[in-house]
Amino acid sequence: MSAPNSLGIVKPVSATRVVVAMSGGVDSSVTAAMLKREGYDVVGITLQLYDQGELAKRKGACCAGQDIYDARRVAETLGFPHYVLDYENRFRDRVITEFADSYARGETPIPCIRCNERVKFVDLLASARELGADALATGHYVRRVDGAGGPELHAAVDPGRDQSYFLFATTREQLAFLRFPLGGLMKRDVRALASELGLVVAEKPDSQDICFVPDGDYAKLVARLRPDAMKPGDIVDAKGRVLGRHDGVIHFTVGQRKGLGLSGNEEPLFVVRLDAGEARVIVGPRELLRTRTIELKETNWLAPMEAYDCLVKVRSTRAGVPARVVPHEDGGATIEIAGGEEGVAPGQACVFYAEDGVRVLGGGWIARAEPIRSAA
RNA sequence: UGGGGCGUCGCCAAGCGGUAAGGCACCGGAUUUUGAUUCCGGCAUUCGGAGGUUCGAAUCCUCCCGCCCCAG
Repeated sequence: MSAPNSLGIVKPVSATRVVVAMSGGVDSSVTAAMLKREGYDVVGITLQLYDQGELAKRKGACCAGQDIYDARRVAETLGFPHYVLDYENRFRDRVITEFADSYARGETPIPCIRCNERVKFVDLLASARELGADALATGHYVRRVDGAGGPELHAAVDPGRDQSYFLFATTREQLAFLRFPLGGLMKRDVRALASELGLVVAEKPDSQDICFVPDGDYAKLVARLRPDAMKPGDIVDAKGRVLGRHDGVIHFTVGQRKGLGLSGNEEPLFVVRLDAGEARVIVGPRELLRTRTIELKETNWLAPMEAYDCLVKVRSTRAGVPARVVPHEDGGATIEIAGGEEGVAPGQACVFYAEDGVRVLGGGWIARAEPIRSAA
């Protein structure tokens, strides 16, 4: 009968219900405002993910007391219903606990991806469906493109804001229901739009740190949950020589330079590897950081699961590098980076992009990395 | 207590009569919806101490202090 609306749904705009995940920040507020202005049946939902209590003072963090309040004000101003769902328990069980465990294992976790993977795009998405929504929209800077083989995930138009790295674990089924209205906009335009629409959060600073870590001191949180992970130990070089001491591997990540306190060297030293069992931090010059082979686990595919010559990113803010990706039966994958890559840390994500650097083919969690030169 | 060497920023280290390089570390800022990286900026009015020579010394001289090495 009629053509799809702007969200690709064959329904009149006014009859299309869209749940918007509202963090209380600028991006998700503008997302909601844009859809509301277009005439969609918008319902805002904000997740309460952790105890606001003493954390509420935190500036620029998502979903604390102030943020929930901000989201509510935006919804009131724009005139659509807004609900706050208590997800504290599942957020703790599925995100915070693993965050601490991961650090205790000597890894460097990315809780934001786990939150998307296990909370927002699972429970929140289900809640949206229960509310009779036709789609769940978020303020992420990524693009969802309808391709021949189904919905595809593409990097945002604003290269400085692209968040596709953080959404690699999104399944195609989830993607079919998700919408990202900001993916085609520049951040500055979103800010301008926020002012234009008179949103109270127009000038709110962007969030940067881990939302549930009140003061950026994540080690303190890990220490409380996993006190055994705070074991002091030696800082050693590739040959096992003791160069210094540290107060817990959780303070370090592969590729880290600052905070080692090792002086008197011609070249700076970087963390090359973490040995949580022995409480050792292995350091070396930059060349020891170079990695060629990476083993992934828990891969997610947004394109046919097969071998690719593509680009991979091992850090959210690093450019993709040419690599060969070979999937395994068990859900893992092996990445061969011809030119090598630095600072590949277990616990971080490795995301594959098509050769154009735009389409996300899939990704996985870094389990192991083989240095080009042996580190110990 | 014979001989030799050395003491310059927290660490390493240039300098060798003309008015304190650099690296590492550290600190501050920018960047970053993880943690890092990266980038920018800061970091010895002073050269173990006290005298002296000189227009002028970290650089020369004297003495003292402290290390190190060789020989005893």
